[in-house]
Amino acid sequence: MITESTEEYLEAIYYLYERGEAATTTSVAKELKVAPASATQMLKKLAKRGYLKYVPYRGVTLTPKGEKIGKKVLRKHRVMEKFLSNLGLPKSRVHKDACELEHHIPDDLERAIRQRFEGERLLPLGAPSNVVPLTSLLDGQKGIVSFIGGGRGASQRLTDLGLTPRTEIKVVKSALFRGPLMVSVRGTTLAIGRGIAATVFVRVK
Amino acid sequence: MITESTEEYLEAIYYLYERGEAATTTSVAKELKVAPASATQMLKKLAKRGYLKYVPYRGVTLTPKGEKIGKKVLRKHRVMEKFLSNLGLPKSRVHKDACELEHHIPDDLERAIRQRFEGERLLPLGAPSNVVPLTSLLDGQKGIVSFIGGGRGASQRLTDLGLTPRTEIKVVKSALFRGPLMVSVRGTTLAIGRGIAATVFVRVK
DNA sequence: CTTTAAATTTAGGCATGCCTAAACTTTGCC
DNA sequence: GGCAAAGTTTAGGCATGCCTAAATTTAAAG
Repeated sequence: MITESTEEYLEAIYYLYERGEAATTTSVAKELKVAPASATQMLKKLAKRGYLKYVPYRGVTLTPKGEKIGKKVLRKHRVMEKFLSNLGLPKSRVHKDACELEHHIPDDLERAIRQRFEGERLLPLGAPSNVVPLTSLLDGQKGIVSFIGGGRGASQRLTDLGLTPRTEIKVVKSALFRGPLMVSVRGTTLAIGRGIAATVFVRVK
Repeated sequence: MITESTEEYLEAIYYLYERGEAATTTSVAKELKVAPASATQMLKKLAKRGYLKYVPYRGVTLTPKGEKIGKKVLRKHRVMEKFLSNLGLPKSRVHKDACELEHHIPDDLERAIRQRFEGERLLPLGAPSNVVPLTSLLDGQKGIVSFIGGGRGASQRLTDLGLTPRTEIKVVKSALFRGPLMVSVRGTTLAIGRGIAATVFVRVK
């Protein structure tokens, strides 16, 4: 059985990897708020179990087996963050609570939640269910701009960028819940802040 | 900090208590699928921390402090079971998954889930989101009757009791998923069966 | 009573994963 | 190259909570 701690380490390492940072003993320890000595110990154990390659004094690299887990846990974390904020829980606790829940949500529950809650909050009552906020799209997914939910200022800016109804838009890279989205519209690639992107509703599928 | 194990023990003891069974070392151990020796050790520890009274060879009794926790965890368990089956997860896993989740769901998330999912099936599409089934209210919470979702028979009975739209209603005591609710309407206190109460929709907040 | 079976507790161990302090590598600068 | 600072590992400990085996207490039957 995979322990919570194991998941925590693999997630942290994957997260560093995703951001292009080196996974050294110290960086992992810092990420997990743990003493470096503890990380060394744990990394050695994880290496012995085939989750990563560990070179003393040099840091670690995930094996496919370890990466798969790290990725999954990180995804659960993000889904739970979204779920929690959709339900209106205090922003200040969303991240911390998700950190805990990510280890206790079975795969299919995560899936069910994702389907059910993504973007639901901002979706005006009565909108067809295949209309979702831009922020809900996964990397590479395409959609047709349906409408802009934000106020006048946001609308104006988006129109300037060419994001008008019936335009096809494709998400190039989305960090899921943090940082701006890279999208491609009419052949150009743009970066859009998450706050604004959440007000853009697109029709998918 | 309260450990997961502590919660597990208090919940099990409260569960035995709820069913009128004696909380002996063995019965607790059996409930938790743990060796009796392990239970002895743990019960002694919990007693030292003020969660229960432990009399060697005689079993345990929860203190108010311990009972409060046991009750809460058991309630979370039940809410999670409901949540999981509402989302369509396999029946065979609902109980086991809830056993784990119950320890990781913060109080307000539990409440949010309860409001959102209780009786959801019965909520007509398009109803404003602050309209919930009477069964979703917590003890002491008030609401305004919005409409009756049940058939003619139920409607008639409720009207007879004075539960008509725009009436203010207050839940005096609700056992959450079992047994009737005590409600107070127009100054009188009534008991309503859960089946019927689920058809009464009230506006809250 | 007394004897025996069942329940319970004590004793000694184990796995996890964290910590601090001390030893050891690596790196970067002169 | 040599040396100090930074990074890393080793060593020795601790808390939790589980286990088995052996003692002890209680209860039930004669």
